Amino acid sequence: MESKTWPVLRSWNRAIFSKEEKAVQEKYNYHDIERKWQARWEESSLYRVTEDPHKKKYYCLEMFPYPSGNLHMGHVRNYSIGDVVARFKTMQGFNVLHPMGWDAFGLPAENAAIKHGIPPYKWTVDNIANMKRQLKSMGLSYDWKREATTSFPDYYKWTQWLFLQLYKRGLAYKKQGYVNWCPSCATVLANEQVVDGACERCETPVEKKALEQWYFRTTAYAQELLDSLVDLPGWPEKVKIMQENWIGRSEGAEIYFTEEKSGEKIAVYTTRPDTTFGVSYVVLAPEHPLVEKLIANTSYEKPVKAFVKKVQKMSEIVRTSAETEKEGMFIGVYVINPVNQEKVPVWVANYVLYEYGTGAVMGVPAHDERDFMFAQKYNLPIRVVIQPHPAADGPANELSASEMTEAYVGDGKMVNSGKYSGMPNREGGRTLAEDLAKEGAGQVKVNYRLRDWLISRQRFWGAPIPIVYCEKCGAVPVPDDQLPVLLPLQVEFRPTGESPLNSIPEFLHTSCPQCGGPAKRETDTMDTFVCSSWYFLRYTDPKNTAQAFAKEKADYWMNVDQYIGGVEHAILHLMYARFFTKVLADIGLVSVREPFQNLLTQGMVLKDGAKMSKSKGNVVSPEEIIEQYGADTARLFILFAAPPERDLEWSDQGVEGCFRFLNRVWRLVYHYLEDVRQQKELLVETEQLSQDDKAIRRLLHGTIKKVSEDIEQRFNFNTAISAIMELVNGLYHYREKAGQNKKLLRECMETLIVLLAPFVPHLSEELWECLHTGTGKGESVHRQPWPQYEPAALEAEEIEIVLQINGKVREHLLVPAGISREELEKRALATGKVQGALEGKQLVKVITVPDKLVNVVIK
RNA sequence: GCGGCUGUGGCGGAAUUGGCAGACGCUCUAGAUUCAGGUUCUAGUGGGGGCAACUCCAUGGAGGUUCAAGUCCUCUCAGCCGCACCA
Repeated sequence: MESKTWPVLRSWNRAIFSKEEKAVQEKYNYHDIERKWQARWEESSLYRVTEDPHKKKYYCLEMFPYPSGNLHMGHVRNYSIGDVVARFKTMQGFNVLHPMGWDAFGLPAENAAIKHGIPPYKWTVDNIANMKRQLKSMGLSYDWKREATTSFPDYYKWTQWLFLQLYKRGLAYKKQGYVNWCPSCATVLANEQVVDGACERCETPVEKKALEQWYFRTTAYAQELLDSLVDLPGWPEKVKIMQENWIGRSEGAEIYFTEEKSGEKIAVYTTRPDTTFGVSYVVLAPEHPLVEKLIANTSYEKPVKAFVKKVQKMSEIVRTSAETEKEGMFIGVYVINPVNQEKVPVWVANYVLYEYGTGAVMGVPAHDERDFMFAQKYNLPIRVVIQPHPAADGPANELSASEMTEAYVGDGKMVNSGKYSGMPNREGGRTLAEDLAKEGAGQVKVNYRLRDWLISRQRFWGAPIPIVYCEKCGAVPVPDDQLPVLLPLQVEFRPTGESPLNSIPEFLHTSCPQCGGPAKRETDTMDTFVCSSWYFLRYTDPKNTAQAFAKEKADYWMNVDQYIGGVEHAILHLMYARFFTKVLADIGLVSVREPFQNLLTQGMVLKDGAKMSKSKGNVVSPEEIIEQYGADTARLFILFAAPPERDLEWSDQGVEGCFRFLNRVWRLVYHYLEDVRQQKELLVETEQLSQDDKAIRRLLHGTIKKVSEDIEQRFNFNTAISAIMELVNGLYHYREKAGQNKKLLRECMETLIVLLAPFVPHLSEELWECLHTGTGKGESVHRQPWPQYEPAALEAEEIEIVLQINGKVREHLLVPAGISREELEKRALATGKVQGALEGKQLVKVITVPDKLVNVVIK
């Protein structure tokens, strides 16, 4: 740690701080104190930061909020945690970037416009103003000069510019596809935004629609997004597992089955090429284009079409549920299995997904649960091609198709599989896939569950996609010098389900940037997750009008050393931001390939065991709490009540307790104020200390050690705070002792206040000022170096040893520190307790742990 | 169904490396201060037994390893979260 050498500031505006002896109020008046310091910090630009090549940087970031208009307790928790980290790192001597901004595009602004006739931009800026006021009342150490707002043209200009960078590299493209449509939001949704077949925002069941939409090619980065998770040891395992599942990599093979009459090839994807000899049918997804083609002008055309229609009518929830009955229909054609030239029927069935793999699968009833059920229902043949390895002892449990009641999906020996028979299935499957590839009848294939990211939204309040459609030239990107494509400010909102941009001729009609002819603008806007995929980069250079951000600045600050936010973003935002960072790295705009080095996912704030919500009526308003107890109390409670990752149960009485503690601190410092003011120096030598003095100093330095470690290594603010409470309790007791050392008192008071500074910035700043009038050390407590503990001060002369007999605590021994194992054992055995217990018994063993415990085993 | 997390006093939680279970806070009880209430200060506050010294029981449950287990192993129960016809 470099705190000791860290130079005290240069630019502090000393005039702001009074040099006069300050009259201190006896009572802790949080209201005046908080207002006073918030104003002074702002006047003196205490929290401004700039790049400084001579200092080690630290980028502390909390997920920026959607400006709903009011801060809730989840925000308070998120930002309190981040503020402790930022302040602590600053005191440790790091150059700390701690910014804040607004994820300001999105549906609620449009809903407000429809409902109340307020223009979205107005609604948004008003909400921002209110939330900013609330944030400022919390006393957070943000550099507000770096504020970024995604819905402002100076920001979304660069969102559009980044879109075009992706477009130029083929990473943004338009395609026709079956997409998720939320009828209530009247827009399409990304896969990630569909939860249990419903819209994640409004819970309306999602419909499938065939539409032409814009996509980002996230699949091009699927493998890297998966691989580089191992480069993130500072991320919670849980989040990494969720991302891993979402990417859903699987290894297998594509195998081509040829239709006997037309020669049409059906590609199926399987992870089990070892079971290819067991295929008894092939199934196509209802949406598969070959279905229509193969049944054209046959007697099967009518019934199959009716079946397909019926399946497509099912809601997404019902259709993708594992419980839904598997249904299918033979479509009248046969294909040839390339491994054995067998003729197998082609079916269409509701359980095959068109979006995954090739949209077609081979049915192997003996070795796949779904295929087994399907085969039983429709009387399709079952053929065993894998025999389980016989158990070590018991009888051979040979499978036979007629006796099977469920599929065997385990490993084993290949049988009935031509030249592969006898091989272990894993190895045989690999060989078989390679052989098929050589013959042109298949290929080894890796598949991902991850799809490309659908980014177009049929909404108004988002960044317009900067594309123009020309009758002659087709889709043409808007040239950089014509950015941003501005959203019109005056818009009429009617709940028509169509983007209002379509009904604004001035927006819609434009000229082609290429040929100058008449052209129409793209009226879809971008998913708001696009805006939040790069905001952490904008913070490094927020005022840049020539670039999204200067590379040198991004390179100085990136990556984010500590990112803090809710676990609900484990997949969406965090995956998209990772994708963007990798793309930007490949373009050469940044040097890092991962945006967030360490991630902390905080738990929810609960009341009466449930998440706070209006419908449950258990919402506690941060504004009211701050009004009633002050921001310092609110922050302290929320940090003290639980460690950050866990859910936190709100308790009004717990808040009272924290308020009481701060009053206790206030009274303690007030009590000693005169003594401390008389004594301008800190303790240097320790020889003349009394036993009481030594004890309190040991407590003090033990607290420094504990608080430092709890913040730095574990983010366990709750135990850090409890250690400070113990110190305060100790100091109260010390007050009763006679003849206190005044230098020591100053050391205790100063250290106590500095330790409290990251948690309760206003109170500690006020007390620091009270303590330092006239000492020349009166600059902000938040510019003080973090204290170091003295190992020597921790050493006690006597140590309490636990004496156990047969593993049970029987006595405590007071012994000189550092005595030898032998001496300790000797003393333990000499005690009356042990001697008594030994009477008539035998000493079996003595376990001695120096400085800790002795366990005497007696029989 | 698969994967993950969490189970400790009346409550929130602590015990970081296998070494005194319950730190700290809330609640509650008593004493001091006070006309009184509140505030504040002091002491106590897991359960059972005992006048007491003391002692037994106790970390969702059942086993096990160990001188020693909240912590390690096996099985099991409950709650929460994520994924789920992904071939």
